[in-house]
Amino acid sequence: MRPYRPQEIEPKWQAAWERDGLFRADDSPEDGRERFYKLHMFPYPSGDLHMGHAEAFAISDIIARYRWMQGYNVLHPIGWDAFGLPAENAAIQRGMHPKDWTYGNIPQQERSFRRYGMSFDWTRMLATSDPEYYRWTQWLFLQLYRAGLAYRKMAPVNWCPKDQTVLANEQVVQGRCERCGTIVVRKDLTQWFFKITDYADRLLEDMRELDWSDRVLSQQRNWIGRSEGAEVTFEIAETGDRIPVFTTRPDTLWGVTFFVFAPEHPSLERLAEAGGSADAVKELQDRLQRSDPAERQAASPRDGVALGVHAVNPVNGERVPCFVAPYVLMDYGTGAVMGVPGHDQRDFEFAREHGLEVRVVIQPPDVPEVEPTEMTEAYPHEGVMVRSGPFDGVRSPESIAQVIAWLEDAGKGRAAVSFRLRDWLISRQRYWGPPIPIIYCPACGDVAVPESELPVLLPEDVDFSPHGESPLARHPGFVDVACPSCGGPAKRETDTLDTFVDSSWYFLRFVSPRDPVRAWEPEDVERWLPVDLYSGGIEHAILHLLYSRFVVKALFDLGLVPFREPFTRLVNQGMVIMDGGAMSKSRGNLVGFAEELDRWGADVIRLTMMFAGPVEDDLDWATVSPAGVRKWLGRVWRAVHEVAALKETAGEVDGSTGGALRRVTHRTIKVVTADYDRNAFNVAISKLMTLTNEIQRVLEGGTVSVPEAREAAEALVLMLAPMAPHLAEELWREALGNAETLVHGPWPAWDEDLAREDVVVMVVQVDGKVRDRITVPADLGEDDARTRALDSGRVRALLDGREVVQVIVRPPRLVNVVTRGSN
RNA sequence: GCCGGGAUGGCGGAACUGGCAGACGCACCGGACUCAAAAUCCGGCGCCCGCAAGGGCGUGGGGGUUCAACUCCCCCUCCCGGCACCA
Repeated sequence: MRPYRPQEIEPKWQAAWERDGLFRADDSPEDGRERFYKLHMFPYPSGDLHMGHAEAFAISDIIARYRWMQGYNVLHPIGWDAFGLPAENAAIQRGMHPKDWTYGNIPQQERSFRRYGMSFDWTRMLATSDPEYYRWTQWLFLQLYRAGLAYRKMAPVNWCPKDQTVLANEQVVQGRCERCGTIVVRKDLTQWFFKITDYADRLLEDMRELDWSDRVLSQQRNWIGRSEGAEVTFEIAETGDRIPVFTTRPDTLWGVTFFVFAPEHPSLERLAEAGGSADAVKELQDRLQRSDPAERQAASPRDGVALGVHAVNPVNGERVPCFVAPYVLMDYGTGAVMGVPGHDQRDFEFAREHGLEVRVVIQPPDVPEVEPTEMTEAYPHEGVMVRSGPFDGVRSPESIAQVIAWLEDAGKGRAAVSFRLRDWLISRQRYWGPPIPIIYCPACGDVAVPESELPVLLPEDVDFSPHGESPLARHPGFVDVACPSCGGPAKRETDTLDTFVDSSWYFLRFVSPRDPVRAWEPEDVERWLPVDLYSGGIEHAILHLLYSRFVVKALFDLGLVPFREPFTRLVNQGMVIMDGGAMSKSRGNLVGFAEELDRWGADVIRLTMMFAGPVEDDLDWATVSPAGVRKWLGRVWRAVHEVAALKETAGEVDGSTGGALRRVTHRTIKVVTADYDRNAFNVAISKLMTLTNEIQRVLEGGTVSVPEAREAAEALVLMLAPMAPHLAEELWREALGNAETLVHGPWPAWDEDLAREDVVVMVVQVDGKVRDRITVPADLGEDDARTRALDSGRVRALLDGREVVQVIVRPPRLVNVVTRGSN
């Protein structure tokens, strides 16, 4: 028997599959197979694959291959998230042009994927930096622009001083740039936005139909941050300004003792003027201007300045003093809040700091009346409304709805919903991205580039080193253009689009990647989408996944796609770590994918990754054992060859195993199929190991039923195929002698009767403790079960001197004899 | 603080819908083969008592429901992830 040598068989089958085009998705409408769209988040072409890719893409490939074997017409495409800062920065570091860097890396990474046995439809490969792709990214922008979903405004935005560009809120993590970790600063700039906030409610609502993990769903829910409450308008007594506030606790309106504005509030200047506090307010604003958001919060938490004007509480006509304080944020709610120190901790602290009255209007249940001067903290919970005019005695939470109804009747306020989600900032002051297809004409204003003139090509001869303004602005040949509308001299927009715009629609382009006249074929989109199973890293829980959901909803509203959600089912693989922490050059624990691949081969790496644990858990490479997997595959190799050899010598067909192996085989097919369906590959592998053990045991037993052994070996090979495709194909074709590839199946079927066990071990308990085990037929009746359990010698001994109260019989697995002791 | 998830042998992890806890593997221990080692094969392996047969305990902690709880309910601890002066 030949030894198992992955290095020999893997390239052989990779070449054969490629030659026969086995992984090409079939677009033809006549193809009667059910379709399956398996997509993995496309990678950034960094030059090579690492161990994280090895796990993630193993998952994707296993699922795709499993569906092929089940007879599906599978779309499993690959492309490159090629535009964006990482590529641009990497290129600058190496003194290269981003284009050369990117397109130099792609073939190398492609080779690694092929060596790993990936079943991609390579004919559909695309890169977001291809003009044939970003033409349609620009087209998408224009669709949203026309629909009023892309707009430009001056706003305080996040600026990364290192990357020299603005960032979306989603790209700022704890005040730092998500990419480079630099602390971001606030700047007032005119920028392009997508109006994702219009979709906040639907993004929340439609999550119900998604088969995604709670983890991702809760992250999106938190990010959108919906809260219900009321908007109530206060009038400024001295000036007549009407200032709305948002509150989730309208039931505390009678407890308002002051009113606070955010330092950036637009009405502030005028009010300060009226109140004679202009200098003090200006000083506060200047001080804040010089500090970053983190300092601002830490410095003096209950900082604030009185404005000298008063707000009138609409519910009782009381005049309360107005303040400006940094704890009120301009970008949430209305930028002003009512101060209810009795029932909001921040307001409480502010009131104590500034000597303001604390009023209790919600009485906690089951405690004596609260004395405001003795309070050490606010009471933010539910209770009974007191000192609240018409509402005295009303309990929360019902009180909130009642107060809102009352406010609406009286014209003093209305029910309102507030979101944390902000619009998506999509313009970037960097080079390596799709130019935004807008032209500024002094006569006509903002003009969309006509679709017939797309793509707006990204010029290559650009000084793209980051200067804080768009590199394209320094390229006169790019900037100066004739207005498409009036023909007069005009200027192009010089910002480029955020990388996340590129990736928010690529799953659509994969269905018609070469279509020269439209972004996608409607019929193909209808046939393939939405994506049946999407896989990728949890780091995109909000960013890419939220953006893609928004884009699809917008396209749905425009009648451009017939579905509302892009990704029906989502699986997020865990990270690959080393010795309990991240792999990194600085920790000196970097495991090279290429080296591991050379050493073990693709099949062993794939299986090792999958056997380590559930796909969504982190995987510590230091604790796994490719050697263990390699050993098992060696046993599979030998066992299958030995079974195949039986056929040649033949003659020893008998029923010596009594069909036991058949039963094991069919039971294994049944459970392993279920394991594949729920992506429980670690469990599937353990069952296949057990099947291998059973086959070996039968072989060592001397007498073997050849058809039985062969059926077991074939099933084993087929079920192993998605995970270890090269080994499986080699055994299928060369050892078992099949003429056709197993890539397109068939996935083994099981016989339900055989999958059912015929004899089982029945547990006999006395008072819930296992006292005996009896082998019984699986179709054992209730009476038989009871009789045999009570006949058991061990049980009878234990029952001596005890009264049997009850016998629970659950044939054929368990009998529990319940007793009452008399001894 | 709020939201979501979790805690099972030395380790990774199994366990359907409440019915034998610890499948499968790693590590470890013992044995076979070998001059020796590697490879391979066989056996053992939750904890405690016991020569053994056997018994007791055991799924983060405490309570509860049930004939029966890793699984369901209540309370608590700790860990992971998200949000967080969000009004």
